[in-house]
Amino acid sequence: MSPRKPSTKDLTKEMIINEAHKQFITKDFHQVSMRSIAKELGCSHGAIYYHFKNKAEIFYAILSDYFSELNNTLDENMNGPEDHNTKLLNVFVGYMAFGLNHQSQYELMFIMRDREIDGLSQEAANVSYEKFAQAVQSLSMTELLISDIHSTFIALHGFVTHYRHYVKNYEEAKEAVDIHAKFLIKALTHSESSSS
Amino acid sequence: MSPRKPSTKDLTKEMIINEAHKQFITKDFHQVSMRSIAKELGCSHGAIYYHFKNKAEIFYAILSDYFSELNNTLDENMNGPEDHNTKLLNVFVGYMAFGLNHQSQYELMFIMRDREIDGLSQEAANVSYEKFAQAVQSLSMTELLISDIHSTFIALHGFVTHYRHYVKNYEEAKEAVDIHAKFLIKALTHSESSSS
DNA sequence: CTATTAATTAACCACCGGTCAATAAGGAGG
DNA sequence: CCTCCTTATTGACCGGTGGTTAATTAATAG
Repeated sequence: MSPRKPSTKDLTKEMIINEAHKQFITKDFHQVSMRSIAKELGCSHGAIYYHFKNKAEIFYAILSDYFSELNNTLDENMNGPEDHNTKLLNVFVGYMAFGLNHQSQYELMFIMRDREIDGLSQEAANVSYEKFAQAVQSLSMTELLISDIHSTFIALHGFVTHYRHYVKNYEEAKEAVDIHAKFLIKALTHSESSSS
Repeated sequence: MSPRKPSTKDLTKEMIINEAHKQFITKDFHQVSMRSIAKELGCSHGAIYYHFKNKAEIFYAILSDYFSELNNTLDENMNGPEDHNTKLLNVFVGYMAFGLNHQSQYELMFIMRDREIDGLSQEAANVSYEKFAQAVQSLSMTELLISDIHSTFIALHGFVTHYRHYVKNYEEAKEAVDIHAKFLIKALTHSESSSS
């Protein structure tokens, strides 16, 4: 029933994902090719197709870990001992820091609209947004408009998509991140004064 | 000195740009290939390289028109008869409408970080931002923080990069655009209450 | 008519994602 | 030991991409 156990582990899914992940940190999606992965792994690129049905499947496996990381970061900020306002700031800063520290990944998670990878990450992105929206509302003193929370998220997303052109990681944009986060908190705080 | 005048106009820069532009409206940068342009033009793809040194040069020629259009839209909104607040709203809405109505182009102008096209559009993007920032300041009742204007621009940019996944043009996101614009105006208006 | 020059072609390069028949390798059962 | 069967792997192949360039065509100026 089971001839040839995978004891020798010639080539495993894990190895492929690890190599793809390694390259994905410094290169973007299109720059990491099946051939470059195979070359580094010392196998033919055809072999990879035995373990994964296509390139998108490899990258989605990687992305799901990053979605988890993003969600975990949010949870950690929420479970901290700080007061609500500080937490809110941390949530905003945390989101932008994540995007700037994992630029290639963020691109695939939220920016790229390649029909290949899409649909897969679409759902995960929605889940992450829902967590974000709930967190923001629970940290706010007053009842917020859903649209204001949404606008805030969009503003954070905009920061990441903009600054990725100019900085390599969060550290390099630290001050700007802080300023943007405080701008958004200010906007949300004065949100109550909206009509109807 | 000038044998073979381009009287017969076998293949002109204009024809190439027009065809590339035509395809660029419905397809994105990577989907429009030198071969697809040549095919539609009835020539070999090599012929195009006589008129343009590479693909990026063609697309930059197209993009510069769109940068002009974006700048003109801003000017028109500024020169209108409305009051300052309405103008400010129009500037915000105008920016988002431009991005949503020219998604392929906006992607190349502000989102993509392909080393090919970049650098070229970088400068034009900066110029457009400067115009935007000055417009916003001049329409504001009070002295705004540069950082607040920047945050506002980033939030507009975020809106476009987000909604392009869900919507084909401005019309389909009209309400959301309006809501986002008003959120940002509210944020800017209450800006004065910031410390230091 | 010839020299010059603009324009074009088509073959080439090095990549890409993806497919697939052939093959190697390792037990399981006789 | 030697089949048989399954898994895993190879490498050639397909059609596609952007880009380059030697050779060629065609038109015009002298």
